[in-house]
Amino acid sequence: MTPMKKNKDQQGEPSALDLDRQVCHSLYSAANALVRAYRQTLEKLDLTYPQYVVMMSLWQKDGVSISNLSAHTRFDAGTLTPLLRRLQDKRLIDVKVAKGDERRKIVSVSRQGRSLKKSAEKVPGQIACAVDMPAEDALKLKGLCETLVGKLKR
Amino acid sequence: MTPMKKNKDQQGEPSALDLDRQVCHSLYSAANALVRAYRQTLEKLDLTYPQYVVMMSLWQKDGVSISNLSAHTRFDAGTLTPLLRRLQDKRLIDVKVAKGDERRKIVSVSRQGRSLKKSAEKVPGQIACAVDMPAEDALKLKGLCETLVGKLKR
DNA sequence: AGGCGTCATTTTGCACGCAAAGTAATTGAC
DNA sequence: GTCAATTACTTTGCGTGCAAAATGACGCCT
Repeated sequence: MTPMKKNKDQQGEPSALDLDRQVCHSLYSAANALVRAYRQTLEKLDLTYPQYVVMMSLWQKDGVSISNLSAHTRFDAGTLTPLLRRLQDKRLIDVKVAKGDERRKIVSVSRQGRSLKKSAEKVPGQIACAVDMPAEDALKLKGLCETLVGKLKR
Repeated sequence: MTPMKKNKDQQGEPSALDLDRQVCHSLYSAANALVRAYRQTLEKLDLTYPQYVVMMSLWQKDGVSISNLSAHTRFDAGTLTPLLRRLQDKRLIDVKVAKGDERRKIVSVSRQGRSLKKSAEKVPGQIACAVDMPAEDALKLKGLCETLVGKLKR
């Protein structure tokens, strides 16, 4: 019955445009899911995920310019400017004009920012726990992502 | 000389908070880099990456409700509402209230939306070319991302 | 010294991403 | 049948992410 029905909801022939076979969509979804997972953990620290990334970068090495920070975090300058303003409003960082080159600004962790690090130490463990991925897979994933970032360098 | 110098730019002992060993940061960077790569390709179609994802979902199966679309694309409803309005403004989709349940809306691809599909067929190839990743790695990456999404289901 | 190109950062404008609150229609309990 | 809970979607508010334009400082060339 219903011979030659024009199958409107096709799902007909598989296409390169099928969402379910797109690596990019998986990657995009995973990144969003991850940020969502961080949100719960980080709200105790009153940080967003990008702010947390910037703080990690500064905890590792501070007294850096915005362009240094941009290179290390891979956030562009136009993203960093307002983000740093918010971290400054929270008294987590200090920003001062570099002596010798007034274009440059030097960002460093404040006293409060340094004390926040202690609470932040627990974050990676909590996320690792929520994600629950074998170390080997995590490394593989990281490697593939880094390769991808490398290929897509602007 | 400079004995016992308080090493201010430490990089001292490695920490779990070091940016460079965080899988999440790599994933986040990769997703952003991908969207950036898509931007150039997609601007010819006057689509953003999320809009392209929605169109792919609809090309695959249309006549769906917003919550169906939300499940398939993994975008939340609050993201979809304005996004669909923009696709509607571009005359790529039609949205109508479902008969029998006036809360629900049914989204389908318009004539123009269907004709756009032909141009979009070229997109996956162009991205694949820019990314230049062996199929095996791509599959592995997709698998790991899907696992992660699964673990982090809300 | 004056001027011009370059560099670091900021601003602007637009589109998400998402939690939370709001609205309207439907269902379910009684 | 009525009314409260639920469901589907919209709205609001805030923080990115980024291209492009604007701003201000530096540095070199002559």
